[in-house]
Amino acid sequence: MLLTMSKASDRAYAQIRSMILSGALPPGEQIREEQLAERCGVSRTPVRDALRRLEAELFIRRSESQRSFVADWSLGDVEEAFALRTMLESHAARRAAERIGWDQLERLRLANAAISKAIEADIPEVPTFLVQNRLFHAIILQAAASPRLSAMLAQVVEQPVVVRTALHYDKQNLARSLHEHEELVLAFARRDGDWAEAVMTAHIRRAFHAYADAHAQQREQEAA
Amino acid sequence: MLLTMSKASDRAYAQIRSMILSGALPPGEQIREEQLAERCGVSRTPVRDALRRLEAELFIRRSESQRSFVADWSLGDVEEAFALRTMLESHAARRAAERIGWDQLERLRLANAAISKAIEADIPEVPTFLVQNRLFHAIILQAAASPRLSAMLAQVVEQPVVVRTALHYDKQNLARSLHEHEELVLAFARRDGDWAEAVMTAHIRRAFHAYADAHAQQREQEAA
DNA sequence: GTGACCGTTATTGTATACAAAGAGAAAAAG
DNA sequence: CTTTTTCTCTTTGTATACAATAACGGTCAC
Repeated sequence: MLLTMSKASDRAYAQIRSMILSGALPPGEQIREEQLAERCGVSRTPVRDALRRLEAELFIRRSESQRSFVADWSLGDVEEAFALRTMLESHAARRAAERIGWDQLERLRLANAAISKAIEADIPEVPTFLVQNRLFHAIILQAAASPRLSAMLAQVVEQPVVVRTALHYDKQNLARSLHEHEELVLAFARRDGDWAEAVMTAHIRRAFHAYADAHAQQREQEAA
Repeated sequence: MLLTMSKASDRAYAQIRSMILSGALPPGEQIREEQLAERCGVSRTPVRDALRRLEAELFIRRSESQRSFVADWSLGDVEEAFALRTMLESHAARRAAERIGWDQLERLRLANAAISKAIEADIPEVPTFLVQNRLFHAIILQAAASPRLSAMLAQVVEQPVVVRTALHYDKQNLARSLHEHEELVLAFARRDGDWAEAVMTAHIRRAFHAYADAHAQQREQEAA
């Protein structure tokens, strides 16, 4: 990640992305290039550039007549994304097990220690959990040493709907997630690709069902 | 696929892409926006748009200083791409087996019949083979009904180096490819996801080794 | 009142001019 | 002769003006 953000298109990209993640631009909302250009303090040219990237990452969809809208993911869409993520991330875990170095293993352990501390507080520190969780998966991806795999996974994680749901994880889910992370580290230390792949598959599938449960619960509340 | 190609950026995209595939823009060549704008008969704006797309599809890479070059894939890069393609396309085959309809099955059989005819000519009609082969895989992808999976696979197939190698397939490889296609149709007809996935994995892996052999052979000839 | 047609307006697509940033060449210092 | 520095020129980034196109709303015929 660049620290400078020198280019206007980069700034526009970051700003629009965070507007979508935060909900300032809600799902389904039409996007007007000129309006965003104003809000970002740049001209339409870099905004268009940013929109192309966000479209490739599925944050934005375009109608047949080229108008842009904030993506509105159905449950089916999320399920499809999780299926792909399961496949890709399990593959990454296998590759990582075959390639990981001692320094990377140590960094995984550190991330897990931070997660453990965040969970065991009286009020779990969910933002810390999210940051360290992201770091944990990023290290694995790095160890997998496949730039294309990384690029693909980026398309399939961190959609707004998923991020918002993670905020409502209960303590049990947080603890299970940590346990799976620790088992992954064991598998990596033994360089057991089969083991790592299987644990990662279970890890992502559990996360999916946690999402689906939260989603269903939310639906019930809306109905009441 | 749009027939009109109404927009200038679409025309630019198609033209530049075919220049790369045909070798008119060779690997490693630096790309100048203005020069391409001239050759495509449009301004730089749509060319830049097209370059962004081609960059996302890994036809083009950008240096740290934002200059664009035609991607030059190493053997390792190609191997990585084949590994991802194996995983993605096998997954697609499983999903297709669970969802495919009779009309799609029939279209698969038609494609195979065309391939069979193309192969059995005294001089195999390789272009016909390539067209029908692409169609066969496209139908499977359609049956898999996962737009994101389709988008990801697009990033990983049809790189210039692979396409050029396919032109040198020998008769034995062509025949084996057809045989695997026919076995896939059998698996689909029985709706056997495991079978379809396994055959597809074998299909792609064989293709990879055919590529690797051709590559090694070419290296030998260059050395001599 | 309903539906089709047409003009207005909002929005995106393209061209062009200019600004900024880098690479390469030429010149100067060691 | 090598290395460093500066300058120029190529190339990309951004702003703006204008063209094209699609959505919206109103009018007219029935």
